[in-house]
Amino acid sequence: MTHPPEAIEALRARGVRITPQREAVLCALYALGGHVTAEEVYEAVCQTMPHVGLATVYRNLDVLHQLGVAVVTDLGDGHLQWELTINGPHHHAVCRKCGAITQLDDTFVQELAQKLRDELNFEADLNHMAFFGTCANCQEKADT
Amino acid sequence: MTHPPEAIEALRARGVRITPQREAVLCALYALGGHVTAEEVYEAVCQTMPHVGLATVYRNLDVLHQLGVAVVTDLGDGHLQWELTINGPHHHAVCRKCGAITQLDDTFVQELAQKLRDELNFEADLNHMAFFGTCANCQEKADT
DNA sequence: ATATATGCAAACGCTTTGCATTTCG
DNA sequence: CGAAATGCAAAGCGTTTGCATATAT
Repeated sequence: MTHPPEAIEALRARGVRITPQREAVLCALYALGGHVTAEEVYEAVCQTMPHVGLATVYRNLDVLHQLGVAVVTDLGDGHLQWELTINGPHHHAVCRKCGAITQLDDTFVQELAQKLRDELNFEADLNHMAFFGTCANCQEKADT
Repeated sequence: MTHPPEAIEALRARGVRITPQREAVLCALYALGGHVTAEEVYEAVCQTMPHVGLATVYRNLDVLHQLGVAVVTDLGDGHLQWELTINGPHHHAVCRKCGAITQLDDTFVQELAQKLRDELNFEADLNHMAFFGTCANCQEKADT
């Protein structure tokens, strides 16, 4: 464990207590990589800390979110998705048919963000979007 | 009542029974205009039909959705939003601070959709998106 | 006549909260 | 030591489902 020492330090500097559970949640986010559900984090943490409660996972995810260490996204499937901000702004194209998820760089939404700024003075929070549709593979199948 | 006779006919043609409750849900969507929650539809329907159950409203909204008469969008606030497709493709900018919702025409996402098509051959379903952020009003307040 | 729709209440799934206990600093 | 965090269980909330009854066609 102890993968992200710099993040730990950042938390400590902000006056947040570093408990084993909190560290485990953070490490799980690192280890799991992409966007994950609270349940997935919970299961990962339970591997080494069987006594952790799901509520603690939620509370810690929320702390990480409040401090800007993680982002939360509602992909509309009834599960919130969490991801470390260290991965940088990016987005996802989610295929409704096969479930494939393609990562998109931030350029995909920059025009949209600019247009919202220019025309409405609306500062959109587009750090972690999900776009649903049909991927190339599944379109080919449908054409057959 | 009986605002949307053509929609009624379309439903009938698809083999869906026209019950007073179903008609009331449809009329409520027309009358309320934009995107509304199931609860709002329920309250509107109850004005004239006090015995209607919330479950019936949900079931009928689902029927309208299945038949393409209505779209449903998760605006991330814990309430699904329903709207008639008759209003055409459009999107929403949702202020996280004050909750204000601004309607956006389809041009906001057309570049994004094109880019997804060009670069990934991904056919995105961007008919009713919600973008969260901070509206002009709330930015001014924050600057103070 | 009969498949479909309704009403009511109970169940569901994800997330949050209350509260006594533990633990970090 | 004192404030913050935890664990457990129970509550919340919007939405869905089971089932007996009513109804559209």
